[in-house]
Amino acid sequence: MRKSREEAAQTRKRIVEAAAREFRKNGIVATGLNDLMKAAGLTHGGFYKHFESKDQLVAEACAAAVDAAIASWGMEAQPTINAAVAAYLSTRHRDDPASGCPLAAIGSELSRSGREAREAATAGFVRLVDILAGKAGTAEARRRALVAAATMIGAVTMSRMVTDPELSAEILREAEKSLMAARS
Amino acid sequence: MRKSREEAAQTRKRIVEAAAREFRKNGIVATGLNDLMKAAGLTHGGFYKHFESKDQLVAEACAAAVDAAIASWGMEAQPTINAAVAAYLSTRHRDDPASGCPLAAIGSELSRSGREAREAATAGFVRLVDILAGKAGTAEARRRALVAAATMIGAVTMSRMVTDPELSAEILREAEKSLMAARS
DNA sequence: TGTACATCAGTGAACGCGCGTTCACTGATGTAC
DNA sequence: TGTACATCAGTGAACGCGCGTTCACTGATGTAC
Repeated sequence: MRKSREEAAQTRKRIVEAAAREFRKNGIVATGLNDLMKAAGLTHGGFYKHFESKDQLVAEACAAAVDAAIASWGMEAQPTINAAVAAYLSTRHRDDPASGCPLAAIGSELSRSGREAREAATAGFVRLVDILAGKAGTAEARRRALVAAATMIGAVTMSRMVTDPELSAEILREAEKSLMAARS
Repeated sequence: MRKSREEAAQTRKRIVEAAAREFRKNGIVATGLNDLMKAAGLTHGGFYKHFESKDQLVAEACAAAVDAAIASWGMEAQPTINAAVAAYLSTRHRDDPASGCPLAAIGSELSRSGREAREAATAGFVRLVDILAGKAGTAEARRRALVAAATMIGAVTMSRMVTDPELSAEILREAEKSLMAARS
């Protein structure tokens, strides 16, 4: 049942995209290849026709997740940086980790991942910082964007972790207020 | 080979402390009970004489990790809040996740953990915020502390994740500078 | 205080299960002439 | 353009392994009299 090259390329893409979603939703270690391939509409045996190992997929899925997340809540398409910050710190983003920022969704797991995955994650972090630094991108703007990125990632991670809904909302709200104030 | 109550209580404590370290070091899902019990100097079979499930241990270990971390780099013993912030954002903390803040080490995994673990983590987060808000603890101070905590947790998580050592150091440095400035 | 018995902390083998990975096989696709 | 053969994407069974959990057993500790 050989598939055409085009179909095979699409299948590969489908696996990476399914992985990007599943990893963000359930965590990297907790996601099995079997579930993953099922989510991509395939049986598990074919996995190694596309990837050398799970580690390789993690790296590619991480890169794809960054792209998908930036596209999904339109970080780059936002009219202003403030709008991008507000989108990141929204309850909508908090409640949908599967299509959100992988740095917030699987940040602590990524720090224990392989070299390639961490490099993809690093590139994603830098992209987020660049967006927050704005077009001008002075050294000072970049330094402030670095801190803003850390605040946003920490805030979303914590807003997902805490059991108190009010506290969760307050974390996002105060982080947003603080970053808006810092920019004006 | 029954042990005395006192010995049994010490064993239990030893398991929780080993778990707190191992979870922060390797992640929750990636840490097996077998390795865990070995780290506590026991065989795996005895685990269920002390705990009902791995989930229960995760919750207790999380609480213990918060206590241990606050004690370890002396957050509460620091002469000033600025000193506590500097300790948290130090490369020493970054390079020793096993005895550091669990929110930074396993934050994204905790958001997928059971109710009890998340409650312990929430309590730990609130304690960190309280420390950062200072003794006075006005509503405004607490709100600023909330954002500071998010920044610190995000910064340490990212500083561990990125592959570029310079960027890693810069994240910590800029976060510290930013928080110091905000407090003066 | 001494004796008899119940308790239970810790051991190590075993349970079923899902993990990441490998492999023989199928049959449509791609290639060579 | 048609035919013959090599390629290889995807299937499904199987590999060894470690997971969380259970259990029969041991023997020192705790309790009752």
